Amino acid sequence: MSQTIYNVLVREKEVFKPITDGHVMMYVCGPTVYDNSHLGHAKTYVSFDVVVRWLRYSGYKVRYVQNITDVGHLLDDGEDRILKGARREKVEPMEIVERYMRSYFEDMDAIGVARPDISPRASAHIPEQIEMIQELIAKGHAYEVDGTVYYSVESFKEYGKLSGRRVEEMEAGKRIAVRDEKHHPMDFVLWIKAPSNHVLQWPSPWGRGYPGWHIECSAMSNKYLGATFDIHGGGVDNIFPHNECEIAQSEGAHDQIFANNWMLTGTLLVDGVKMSKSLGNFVTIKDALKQYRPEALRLFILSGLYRSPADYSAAVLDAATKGAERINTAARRARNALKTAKPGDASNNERLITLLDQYQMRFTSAMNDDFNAPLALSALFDMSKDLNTAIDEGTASQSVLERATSIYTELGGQVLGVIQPESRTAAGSGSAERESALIQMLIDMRLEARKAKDFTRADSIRNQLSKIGVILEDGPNGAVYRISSL
RNA sequence: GGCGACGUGGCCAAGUGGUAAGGCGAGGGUCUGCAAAACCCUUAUUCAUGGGUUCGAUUCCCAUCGUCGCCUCCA
Repeated sequence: MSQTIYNVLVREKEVFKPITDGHVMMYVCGPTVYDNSHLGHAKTYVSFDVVVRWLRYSGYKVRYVQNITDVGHLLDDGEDRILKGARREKVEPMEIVERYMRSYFEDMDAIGVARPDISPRASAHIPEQIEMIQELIAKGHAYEVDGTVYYSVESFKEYGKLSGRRVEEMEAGKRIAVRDEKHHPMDFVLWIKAPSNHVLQWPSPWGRGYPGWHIECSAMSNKYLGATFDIHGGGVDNIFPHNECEIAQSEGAHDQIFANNWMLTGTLLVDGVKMSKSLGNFVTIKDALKQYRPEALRLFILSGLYRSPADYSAAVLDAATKGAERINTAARRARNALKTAKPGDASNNERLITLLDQYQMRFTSAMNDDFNAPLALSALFDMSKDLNTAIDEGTASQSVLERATSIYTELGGQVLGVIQPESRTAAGSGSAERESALIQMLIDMRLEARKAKDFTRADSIRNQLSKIGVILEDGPNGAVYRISSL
């Protein structure tokens, strides 16, 4: 079975063929670290996290590069985002960078996003950027005017191929006055001459200055992935101008295809409009985690296609919370049942194993088809239904439960990250073992009370445990417990 | 105005040229001392609207209406 990917460059699904068999070289545009990350970032990075995890699960060796933008990203008024943050918090610009870069990784760790293999910072790659700008000048793609270097969009005939725009159709300068030193209104900046009081500046062949926003991605992807690599990802909202400019820079400098596949994620909306810093309608990941568990956030993100937009609302997050509970409950039941499972009846085993095979295949073909996570999830939900029935009926044998548990762990946990690992709920350390033993003691006490028909006492134990987050569930083989969501 | 994407049940959301996955919610039931969890049944003759192609379209084409993103910083 082969992997397909929707390639924005051609606007259709293509069979994925990496440049080097078995290896995937992948670059995703990372955040500008000047403030806390919000759920819009979560949507994009969870989506690519699952792409990487699935490719690795499929046997590919993936090199995943995601930049950290810590310089050069200008606001409308020409001020650097980092500098603005520094002024706001009255600290050094690089303190802002450190603070929010750590915050970003904290958030990504918290929602189970695996770290990129390389997280290159723009400020640490100034020489590479200067070198690339020099190449562009040498090839006639860029020109300098008084210490500032511009890319000449007319020199690159394919400018606009990703976003479907034509230079001549665009009305540049409609909103922002065009600087008349540009040869063409659409020309964009590669290197910016720094005013003497500008805090972030470096020496260059054109005097002191700092790099434009787009050039970092071209320079750093080239350094770590090569002139041509397999997958370039990001949010669609950056398709123009950012991604388009990256292509112009890289292909202009190297005369070869930049990225073979472009994967762009759909925008996260709130009440129908984009969640963004500037609109102020954002929910930070830290705030979201106060209300929802990581598995619920991931399930919300993965219940739609990565390239579709999604609308954030409490109703949708609540639904995702319930869904995450359902699937985690089923996985936990399977694990618990496995502890006391018997070999079981052969013909029934065969039937159930065949079913599990089919669910695994459904999951696999869904993910192979452009990473269709919502469809893949449906296989896990359907599997849970069959498995729950088998467990209720007592027909789930040891081999069936082993197989089911490994599917939950690998596909639900390792690939999608919506099923939490056992260690979070079970004993793993000395104190956890002690806690577990104590809870078991209370469960035994309650069982005795129930046997004696002392339901007041039995319910009291259950209620008190519930208050400290331990939920009891009675079953035919006695009670099991779980730690509640919040 | 230009470019791109999209309009599927109460909400979210897959999907296919031959009559609609899944999640949440709602109603009924089974189980249970009561809960919880779980399971069963019910909940879109219908996929924005109007045309066209076709034996047949929600799925292909055209038009209309509507929504969103980008064109200016944003994942």
